[in-house]
Amino acid sequence: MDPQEEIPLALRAAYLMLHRQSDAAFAPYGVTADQFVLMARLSEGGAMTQKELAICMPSDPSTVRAMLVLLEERGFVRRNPHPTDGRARTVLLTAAGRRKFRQLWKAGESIRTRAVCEMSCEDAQTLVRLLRQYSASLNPSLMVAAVVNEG
Amino acid sequence: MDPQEEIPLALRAAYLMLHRQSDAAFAPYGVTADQFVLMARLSEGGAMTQKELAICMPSDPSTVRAMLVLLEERGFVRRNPHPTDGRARTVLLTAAGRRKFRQLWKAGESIRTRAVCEMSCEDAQTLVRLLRQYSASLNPSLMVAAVVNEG
DNA sequence: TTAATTTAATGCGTACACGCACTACTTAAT
DNA sequence: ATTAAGTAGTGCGTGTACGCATTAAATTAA
Repeated sequence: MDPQEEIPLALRAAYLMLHRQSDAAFAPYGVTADQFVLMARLSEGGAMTQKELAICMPSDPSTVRAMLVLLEERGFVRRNPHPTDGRARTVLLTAAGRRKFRQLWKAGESIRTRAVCEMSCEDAQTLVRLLRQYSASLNPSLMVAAVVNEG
Repeated sequence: MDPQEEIPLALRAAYLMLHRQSDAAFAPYGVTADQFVLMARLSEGGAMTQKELAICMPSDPSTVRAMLVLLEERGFVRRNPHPTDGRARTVLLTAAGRRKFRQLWKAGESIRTRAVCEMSCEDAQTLVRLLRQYSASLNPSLMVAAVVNEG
């Protein structure tokens, strides 16, 4: 049977497994796996607008907003008015948010090493490359080129 | 930087992209990507209990139940009492469900071929293999063996 | 400058994903 | 046979994922 047909289900199974395990690992700290992703992006990228955050997560802007509301209530994140763009708001981690993220990074270590000890560095590189290639091939914003090539 | 550290984010991005595109492809037929997965499992596996369905999706039993309630209301699925086990219910596709699934399979073709034309058969095989390896390494039910080996 | 278009964020509705507590039933132990 | 332990399904609560419509501000066109 076609190996390509199996990609979607294998991808789904792997992601859901990762998500479950991550949620379990972060739960004692009162944070979800996706909140961890958001904080990781803010941690490395510094202050950015909600739109930019949504793009680099990647997630829907309305989803990001819902997450930010929860994180802001708990004091991990702050949303300030954008200095030049009146529509936008700049998001950043508070001191408490940075502190929490350091905790989470250590809590997530077990998952990363657990998955890693079974997989060589080479295989990991290949996996990341193929995942990115797969994402890119599904991205409709890249379809323009394909259509143009056909015409 | 560690290629292994990038796996989770690459996996997340790829899955969400697949999920968005699939939802968009199936939306004209009034069905979600996950409902498609459920119906695909029933289509190839025949009648099974909700528990078995949850395992082979894979999803949480309570999630599967919620999906089944919606699909049953629309007449795509039926839940009968299990012949021997009074706790369980056997789930199967109705004739309308099988008809709908054939439509969906064709509708999903564009996504499968779009992703496939950018990736060789070999790469696809490798991707599936690595995804399964990654899932397995995260699976806590396999950790028992690891712990025993250490002891 | 005014008008049309685009864009960032919000609010609402639906479906998924899961954990947890509970019920009803089955299986195992004594 | 009775009790104990385990299992399938249900119901509830929270968070995520998204689409769509709306508002307000920025950008572009006229």
